[in-house]
Amino acid sequence: MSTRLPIDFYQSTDVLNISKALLGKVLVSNFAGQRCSGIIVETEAYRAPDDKACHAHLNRFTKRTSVMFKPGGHAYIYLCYGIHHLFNIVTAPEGVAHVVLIRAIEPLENVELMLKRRGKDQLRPQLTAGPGVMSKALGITKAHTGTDMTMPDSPIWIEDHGIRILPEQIIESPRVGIDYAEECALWDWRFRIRDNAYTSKAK
DNA sequence: CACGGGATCGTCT
DNA sequence: GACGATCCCGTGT
Repeated sequence: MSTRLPIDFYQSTDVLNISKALLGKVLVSNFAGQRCSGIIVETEAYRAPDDKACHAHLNRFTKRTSVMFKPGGHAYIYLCYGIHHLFNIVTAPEGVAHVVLIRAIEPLENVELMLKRRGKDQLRPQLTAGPGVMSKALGITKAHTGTDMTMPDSPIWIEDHGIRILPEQIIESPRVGIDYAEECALWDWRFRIRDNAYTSKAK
């Protein structure tokens, strides 16, 4: 049994709680009838307006960040370092720019397709452990930013397969690669499933 | 295994 | 014109 997450799931203004609730959920992409998926094992929270690491810090509104202000359930995807497409889930009601970066999945369905997209021939954690490579494995690019994942025909969405992650299974630590965010860089807003081989190795 | 650095380009100043 | 919410490969141990 699997169920696409309802729109209500995404409307909470507690983005830390949603970040933890997304662990164990299943991220699915289906482009041109090619479905593949993985279990979310690592997330990070970004929260406007107070979080200096958030692109919408102080509610900065630009063409790029405008997607972050959409209602919860949209996809925010942007290009990082000119190479990597990073996939985020917009949360909270319209006008509140809270997002969850999905940093890693444990491959579930159609591993063959993900291997092909990554140019690999063996299933190893580095296939999907890390936000850039995860998007590449799923075929997600910044062209998909703004996708409403609560629409029945969207090419990207999230399902509940009944996997339950207990609080004691969640490791909370500082976020990765945001040294410029000063005191916000110390916040434990990165969430990982303990002992899962498919979380990213970033320090 | 740790590290150092290059790739590569959209976004905002 | 500067700089990333990263990744991979090469080098040395």
